[in-house]
Amino acid sequence: MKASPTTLKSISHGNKIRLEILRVSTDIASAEGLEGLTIGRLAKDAGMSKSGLFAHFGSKEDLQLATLEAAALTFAEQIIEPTANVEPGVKRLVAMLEAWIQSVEKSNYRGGCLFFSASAEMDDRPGKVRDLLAELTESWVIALNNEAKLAVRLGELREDCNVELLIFQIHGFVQEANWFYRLHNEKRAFDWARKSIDQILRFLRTGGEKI
Amino acid sequence: MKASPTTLKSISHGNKIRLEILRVSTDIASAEGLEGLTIGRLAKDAGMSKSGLFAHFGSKEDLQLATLEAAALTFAEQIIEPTANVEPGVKRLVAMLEAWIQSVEKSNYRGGCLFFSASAEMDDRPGKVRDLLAELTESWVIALNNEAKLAVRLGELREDCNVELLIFQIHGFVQEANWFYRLHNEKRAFDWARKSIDQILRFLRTGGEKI
DNA sequence: TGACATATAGCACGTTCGTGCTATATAACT
DNA sequence: AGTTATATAGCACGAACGTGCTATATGTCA
Repeated sequence: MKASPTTLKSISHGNKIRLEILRVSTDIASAEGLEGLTIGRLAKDAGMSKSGLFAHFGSKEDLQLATLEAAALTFAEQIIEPTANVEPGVKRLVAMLEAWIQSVEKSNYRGGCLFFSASAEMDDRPGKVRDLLAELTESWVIALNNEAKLAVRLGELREDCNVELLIFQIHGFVQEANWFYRLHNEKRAFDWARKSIDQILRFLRTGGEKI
Repeated sequence: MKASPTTLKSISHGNKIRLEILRVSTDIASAEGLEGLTIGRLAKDAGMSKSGLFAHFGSKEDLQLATLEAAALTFAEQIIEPTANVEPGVKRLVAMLEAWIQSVEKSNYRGGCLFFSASAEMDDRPGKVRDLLAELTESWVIALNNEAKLAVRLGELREDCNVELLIFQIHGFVQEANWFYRLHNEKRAFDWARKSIDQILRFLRTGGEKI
């Protein structure tokens, strides 16, 4: 979640207008993609002139980077922070996942999870945007991994638990739920994800039978 | 997998040039997306003039539809047909999944699975393209469901097996592997997907312990 | 109050987008 | 051989793209 100096500084010194622009841009980008997020469209939605808005960012690439960082900030506020003081281990892992699922289910943005759509869009376009996106999403995967490892150390999950595989599966369930819901309007997908997570964790809890 | 009359007719009456164009367009679209697939870029890659190429399709939307259909044709040839005469039930289900995984792993297209990237791109853009994409991907999900149901009927999977949930999980594993590989260059992701599928199927096989 | 920094708008640029219209090759058929 | 259908190219259009340059408001501080 390390941010480039420029945008982070600009965000933190209380530039309310910039924040408002980014609120709009995350919304557009979630639906139209980071490339579909055009300056003209964003200016209209934000009620500004193209050049007036553009002055806040030196380039489209900077706008995309700032948009990703804004989304990461929201993600941290809504998902990471609220679960920081939950009891460590499986309890907190489940809380993190449930918060994540709910954020996708309630979809703060018009187009659902921005990181999901941006991933498919940018994974073949080398550059700073792709790099930042990879960094942000990886940090979430790592956070989940760390919590699962902690659960193993606490004796809540089995010693022989393949943590990386577990997080791969669980992470996949949530992304699949987003895909199913967004493309096929399948609202049950979120409960499928919940059930799947529950199923897998029950297996790996200490005291269960070996797989 | 029903195709629009126009494009299907054009494909089937042996228009080799059109097929060659679509081979290029699927490649571009897999990497740049269906919107990033521009007429000019496609013309250059195909060694034609913009207008000369455009004459084969009445509109960009038609080009996108034809590109999706071409990808679906390849999908059918490489994944569905070769597994059609595998022994029905779990064996064939696994064969379908393995063929699918390999097609993503070896990635015929430069940008990986076209349906995956197109899903994230189009899920918020109502229209014919989105509709066709939803139809094509759904038909694959249905095919997997049917094979799993058959496995239950054959007594290979447990009676109380929640087939819809099972396919949700398995389908998610493969999509997650594509995501992991494409964005994070994580080649182990495909083995994770294989291992996950194997794990889940072993559980649901008759004779195992109840979950 | 005057100097100065900042935010916004106006305008224009070169490029590329999708998409028409028209002319010319090439192939097929009578 | 002459007509006709098809494929391709040339060209131009209006619009939107990202991005500069310049002028004007709107503060902030001396």
